[in-house]
Amino acid sequence: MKNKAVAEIFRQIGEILEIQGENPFRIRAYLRAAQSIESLNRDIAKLAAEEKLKEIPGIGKDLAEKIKEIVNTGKLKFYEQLRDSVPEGLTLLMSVPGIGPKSAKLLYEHLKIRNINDLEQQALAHQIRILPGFKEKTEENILRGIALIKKAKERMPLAVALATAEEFTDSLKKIKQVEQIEPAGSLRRRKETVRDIDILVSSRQPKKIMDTFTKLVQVKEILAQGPTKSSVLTKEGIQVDLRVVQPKSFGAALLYFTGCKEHNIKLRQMAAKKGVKINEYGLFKKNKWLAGKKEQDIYKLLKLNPIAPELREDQGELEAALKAQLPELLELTDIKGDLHLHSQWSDGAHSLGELVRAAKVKGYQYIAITDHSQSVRIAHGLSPERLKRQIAAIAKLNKKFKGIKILAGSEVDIKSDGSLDFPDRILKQLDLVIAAVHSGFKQSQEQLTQRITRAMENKYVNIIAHPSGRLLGQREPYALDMEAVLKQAKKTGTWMEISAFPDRLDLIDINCRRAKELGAQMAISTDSHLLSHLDYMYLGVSVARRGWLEKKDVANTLPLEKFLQAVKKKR
DNA sequence: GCCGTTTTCGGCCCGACTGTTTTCAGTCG
Repeated sequence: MKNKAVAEIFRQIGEILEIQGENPFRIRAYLRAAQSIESLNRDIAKLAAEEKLKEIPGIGKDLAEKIKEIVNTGKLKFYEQLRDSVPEGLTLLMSVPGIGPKSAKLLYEHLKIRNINDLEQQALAHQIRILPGFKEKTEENILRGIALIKKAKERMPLAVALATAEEFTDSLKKIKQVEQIEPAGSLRRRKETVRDIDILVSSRQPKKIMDTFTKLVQVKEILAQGPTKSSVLTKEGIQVDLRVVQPKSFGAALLYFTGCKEHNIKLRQMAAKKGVKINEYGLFKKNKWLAGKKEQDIYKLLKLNPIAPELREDQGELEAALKAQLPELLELTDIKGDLHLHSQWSDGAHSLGELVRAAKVKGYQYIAITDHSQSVRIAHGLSPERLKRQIAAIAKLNKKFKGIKILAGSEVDIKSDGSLDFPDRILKQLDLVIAAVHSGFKQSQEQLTQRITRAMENKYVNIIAHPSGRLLGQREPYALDMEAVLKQAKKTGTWMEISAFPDRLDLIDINCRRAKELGAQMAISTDSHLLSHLDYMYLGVSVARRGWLEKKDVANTLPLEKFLQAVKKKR
């Protein structure tokens, strides 16, 4: 929780310093620190208390002191003074595409423009073209920029981005001049939310590609169109950028457009130390092209093991690649079963038989039926009597279906005091128990942490489902001492669920990585309520990969017999 | 402001595009 707050303050400081025309490297230090803290998998307050802040990349003596001040007092004097020195909202001007720190400053100093409304009015009144270096075209661009932020979506969930990207790549693949095509950017890194969609194409005839792209039916508006780069807005308000390079540069360009930015910067620094240069066209010694067709070729020349896109966040992956210590990341095909499924018995849409057949098509060795427990009334939770009947029904199905084991399970509600919705004598009859919080989200961090860690002590509880409770773009995670929960997971042998459901993706990536460090295990499940939801498993795998997880870190990669043993181990 | 198998001071990724300019600054990724 605190991490986000600290990162936000540093980001604000960076932006204000930009407007003030400070040393660009000092600005970058703040912005880099912000990013570093945001993707940290430890609680910043704890690190501060342990005097370990300087271990965070990008944090030195000065910033460590500032973090301590924020953690201890809830505010930062330096920031407050800085904030008072510029009008409120001025940094917001920079959110308009085309307006950077220099323009923002100029607009304020000459025209007293201090927010986007002012900006729009002055542009409409043709007052901006009076400024030095500004003319009609700039005015038009400002108005377009404002219209764009009004229209364009904020970040969208990964699943939406992937579907949109696929629509575009499917259309573009039909052009015969397209040699290779690949979505890049944060989408390729499988970040949980994505701002815009970057697509890279290699072709010897870029113009042909651009013409087709900007005329696709999905396109509502063309934002920019050049010979090798174009941007459009879809009907849904999603920005899609297309870039075309020569086949010789496809790998170098893919590396560059995939990012993240800090990963690229560090990579280029490493290259510079070896006396070579990397840009989006390739790796060069003097002016001689040495590599660029494939990403791996470039990593190889820098003596780095190839790095999966999901790891490229400048979180130690380059250092690990140098030492050949990268994880062997989990693959979708490693998953042997789905452990969180709802049927018609509670709030799912399909019968048990339909679920089993669909799971068989997926090639799973086992699935768990985990309908809600009695307290979750809104989801038609099962009473002990109904659960008993369901267990019998599942036993019958196991006789009927060969080649797949159906586990009788339950998603048992963790009540507000940490007790479970079913007594042990009932849980005992189940093959697999998932426990989850479904109410009382407003409890204090202490209460919630205690509630969940207490549930984990129950020997029948195998998995904690969607541990943070967040819903992307809809509900913040509840207050939880995740470090304590993950330690409890290790101690009790309880698995942490990575919910592959698109709105959840919870446990989140950075906590997966921390869980692994602490020796805890995960389980990836879809929380399906419809048959089509079974397909979401790949999203959970993406989260796991971003969390550096390997096959051995995920319980449902085990083949049936070993998995059943693992389930019983806690009892 | 950070950081160090060249450095505790002097570096800090690299290029495209745009609009405004006659050679470049600002912005973006």
